[in-house]
Amino acid sequence: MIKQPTIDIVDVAREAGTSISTVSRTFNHPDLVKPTTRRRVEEAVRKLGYIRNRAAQTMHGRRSATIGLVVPTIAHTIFAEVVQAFTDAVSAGGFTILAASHGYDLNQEYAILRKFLEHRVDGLAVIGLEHNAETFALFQSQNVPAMSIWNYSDATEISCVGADNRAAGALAAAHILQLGHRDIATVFPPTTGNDRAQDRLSGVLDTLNAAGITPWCTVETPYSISDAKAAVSNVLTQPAIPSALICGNDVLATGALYAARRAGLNVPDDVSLIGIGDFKGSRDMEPALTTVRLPAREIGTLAGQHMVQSIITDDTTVHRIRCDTELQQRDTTAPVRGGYSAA
Amino acid sequence: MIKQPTIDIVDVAREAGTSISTVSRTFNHPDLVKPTTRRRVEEAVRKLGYIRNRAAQTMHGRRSATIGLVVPTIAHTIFAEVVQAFTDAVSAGGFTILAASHGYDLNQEYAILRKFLEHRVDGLAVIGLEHNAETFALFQSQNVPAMSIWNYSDATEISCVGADNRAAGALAAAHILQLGHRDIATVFPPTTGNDRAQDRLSGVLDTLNAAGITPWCTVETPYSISDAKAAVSNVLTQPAIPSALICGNDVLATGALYAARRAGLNVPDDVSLIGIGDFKGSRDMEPALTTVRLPAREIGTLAGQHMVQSIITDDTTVHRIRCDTELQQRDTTAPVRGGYSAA
DNA sequence: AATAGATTTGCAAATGTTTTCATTTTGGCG
DNA sequence: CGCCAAAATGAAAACATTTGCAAATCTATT
Repeated sequence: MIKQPTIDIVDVAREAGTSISTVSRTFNHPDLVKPTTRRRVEEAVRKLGYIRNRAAQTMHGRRSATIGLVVPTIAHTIFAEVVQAFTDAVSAGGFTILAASHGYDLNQEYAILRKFLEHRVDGLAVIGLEHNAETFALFQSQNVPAMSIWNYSDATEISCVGADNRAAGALAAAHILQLGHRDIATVFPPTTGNDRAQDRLSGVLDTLNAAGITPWCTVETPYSISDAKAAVSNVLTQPAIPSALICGNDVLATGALYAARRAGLNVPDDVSLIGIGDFKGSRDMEPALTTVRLPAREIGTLAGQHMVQSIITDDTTVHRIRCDTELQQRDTTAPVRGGYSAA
Repeated sequence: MIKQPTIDIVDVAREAGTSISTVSRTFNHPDLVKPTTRRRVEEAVRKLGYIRNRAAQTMHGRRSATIGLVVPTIAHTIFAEVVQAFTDAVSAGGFTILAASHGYDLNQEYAILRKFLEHRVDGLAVIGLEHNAETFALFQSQNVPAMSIWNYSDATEISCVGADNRAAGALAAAHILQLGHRDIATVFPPTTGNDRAQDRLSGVLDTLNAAGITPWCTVETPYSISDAKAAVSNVLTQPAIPSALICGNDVLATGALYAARRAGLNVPDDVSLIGIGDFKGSRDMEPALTTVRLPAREIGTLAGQHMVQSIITDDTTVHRIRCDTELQQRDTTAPVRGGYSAA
């Protein structure tokens, strides 16, 4: 094959000895064209290596078969999983995703969404519920289904598919309380522009408060194993330490686990540890991490399917799908030493 | 704002009291239009909430500002990192990526690339060097820069940016040999349709062979912590075990580490362990994982920059960029017990 | 005030499709 | 063989832009 000025439908029509209408029909309504002509067209397509031009189709009012997806970052396991599941689900429906990440900068997110709209995507998906006012205005002003993935709330402006992070935080805290712990530290990422973390934290704090407990201390650390390890090390090398650590997610919990090991502490005997997320691999850690499961794959898949559905039925009403969180009790939590279990 | 039949350039022109040519020029050659008119147009755009239609622009021969990227899977840390870096690099150049994954099915990959081409992407990027004949034919027949990411080879049909996986494997094996190990097992994923793994493995095997050594055994396991843990457990619970494990990547090495711990073995005293990849977190494990670093971020960034460059200079010549691999000696390898070190 | 030259602007063609509607072809049946 | 309905095809308009070219409008100079 030789590089050529791109082949268009006119070339195909000429080669097949027919009109462009017939060629177009061969693609879009094959049953309307006579089998023999159809074969002639297909032959010409093959011979010329013709590839249809979606841009032209889109311009004509057809769908672009494209969905825009913005995430804070792709490089974190948990988003990678959601993205993967979402992608798989929408591509099963014939859609392709336009992907971008905003690095937790909500203005950047808005800019990306606008760019997606220039490409005339058929749908828009974002992570979480916290967005710029401009972003929400954009969603309202466009005829395109918009959806928030990952968080559930019953009061969202746009459709959402996700887990209730507040409930997840509450679940984690309840578990720790139930094991008799009272000296409890929280390990969380900064919560600004990150409503997931914020919801989880307030779920934890509310539950603790309800039991009349204020945290031993609150560790704030960037979202990375090494940062968490360093931050938690500071706490665990003090003369007095908490008996349990509630971590904002499994990555932080992993860092905390390493910090404990480094400090010569046994988990869970010396200190209990719970994460949130149940990332791939958390189950396989040594010791296996107790955590609150957020069903990333399920959320991504459901979101994708729902998005496709909204697009093909042209349905822009708001739907909210809540996915269940669930305590995965494994080997990093134990009853407090010398304490009691409420159970 | 109320949902409306989409606003187009004609509406803007009417609102601004000018012709559509002038509106178009305001976007594309702002210096050619009188400042006062320009302001009038911009005002109209704002008021109407007009969003340009890339599809129409693309149809007109403009670039789509879109790059297609296919990866085997997004859900693995290492690809997630490459994707992230690549995305960042191209979006700095104003491009957006169309992303999809093929789940290690090369026919699927071909289908996706075709779909991307229908969208008239300005560039095409794939992972690895192993692709269908049809895929290569497609690359040749299109006027679009194509690039392979992740692997380096000096004999590629298309441009590539990546690391020399064979060299990485050799580096790992050499390190293990140098520590005096002779009873060496390999732990690798299936190599069919996965030239990365294949290259690494043959780098390992060649180096071992050159030293007159055949592997103690070769473990083949799917690419996941739990599978690797299970597979390696089988080996380490035998009466006689190898003194070192060379793992195809860090995920497998992590699984192997857990298996060792589960088997009551101390790493590195009882068994040495080396990975390939240096994934995020490998440095922070306990014990810190010795591994061969493949610079994922660097590769992704370089690839993205190079892609943008090729597109805007309309340069379709083949370029090959090799990124260095490097041994990261940490705490999971040690001289063989009762053995000698060549060093 | 007239005019050359420069700056702005608008017209209309072109881009690659889909689709409506009208026209032509085909096939069945008396 | 001729007719009619059904099936297949083609012409042309429409989609939302960009751009070459020509026309119109300014600016400055004499």
